[in-house]
Amino acid sequence: MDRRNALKEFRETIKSAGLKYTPQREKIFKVILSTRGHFEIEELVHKIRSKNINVSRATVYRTLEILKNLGYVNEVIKFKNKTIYEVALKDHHDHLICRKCKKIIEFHSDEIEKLQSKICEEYGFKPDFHRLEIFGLCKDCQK
Amino acid sequence: MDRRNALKEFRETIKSAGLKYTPQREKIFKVILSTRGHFEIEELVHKIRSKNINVSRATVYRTLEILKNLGYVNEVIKFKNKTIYEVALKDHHDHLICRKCKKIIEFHSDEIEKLQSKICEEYGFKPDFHRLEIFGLCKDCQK
DNA sequence: TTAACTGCAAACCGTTTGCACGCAT
DNA sequence: ATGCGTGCAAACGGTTTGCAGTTAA
Repeated sequence: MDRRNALKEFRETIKSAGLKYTPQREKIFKVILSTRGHFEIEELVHKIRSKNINVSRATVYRTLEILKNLGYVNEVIKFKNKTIYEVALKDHHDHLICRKCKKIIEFHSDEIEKLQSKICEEYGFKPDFHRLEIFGLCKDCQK
Repeated sequence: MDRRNALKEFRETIKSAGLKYTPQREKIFKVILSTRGHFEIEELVHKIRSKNINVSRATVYRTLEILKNLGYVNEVIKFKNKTIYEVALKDHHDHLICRKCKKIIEFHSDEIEKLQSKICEEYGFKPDFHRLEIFGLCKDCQK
């Protein structure tokens, strides 16, 4: 999906959720769209500030909550008491997290996904999201 | 491993890590041993208080950090900005987390573990811990 | 003896919230 | 017009930390 369509679709979604489409929400969404990979809220706030866009920290927090509920972003992990998010436009994937350099490597395994579905079935559990994090040392940091 | 041996082993481990074996650490460890499943630090503090044992909150935090590093407990998840731990004496397992009733169901899949090892190998990643959380609705909460 | 540990209270810091004003609808 | 959204600043709450006194080794 290209940027223009993503924006349009976002606008529709926001409105059909009974929410208002405000300049702030658009600005935040745009900045997130231009983000590759993972981000923290504070990072987002700075990025927005550096573009001379004025959106308060509180609004960023509130908007991220909405974006999460609408499925535009995922909470990846809480690390050092900070929440790390990711754009949810890409296909689902999981994470290898290096304890030393803090790098987050993405991977995907259909086989694992299938096994998870099987397990949920066994427990009569209806999943809506999952996350698999493997902690350790990445290739570079083992040296 | 029974309680007595666990305690003795804990004492050894603490000492061989160059740390002191203090009454506070022993008390905290005992309370954790008597805990089934998951717990939060605040819960731990209250549990300790109710036994007329005097250990400060700060010491509980500091000790939990040590226990985590020694592998006695795992950080399961940060939920609502609170850290939830679990005793790590049991075999490794993963979690189904119900969004509604907050119940945490444990499961284990050798197949998934194997696939994870395979993936780590592919990336030259050296894992030391992982966690897989599946969020959704448990059997009871789907009604 | 002395370096590690503890308790206390204050500091920290990410996040949430109350309120008055503003603006999308 | 009206009620949702915003900015501000204060409050919150889990966690961390500096320090003076205590204790295991």
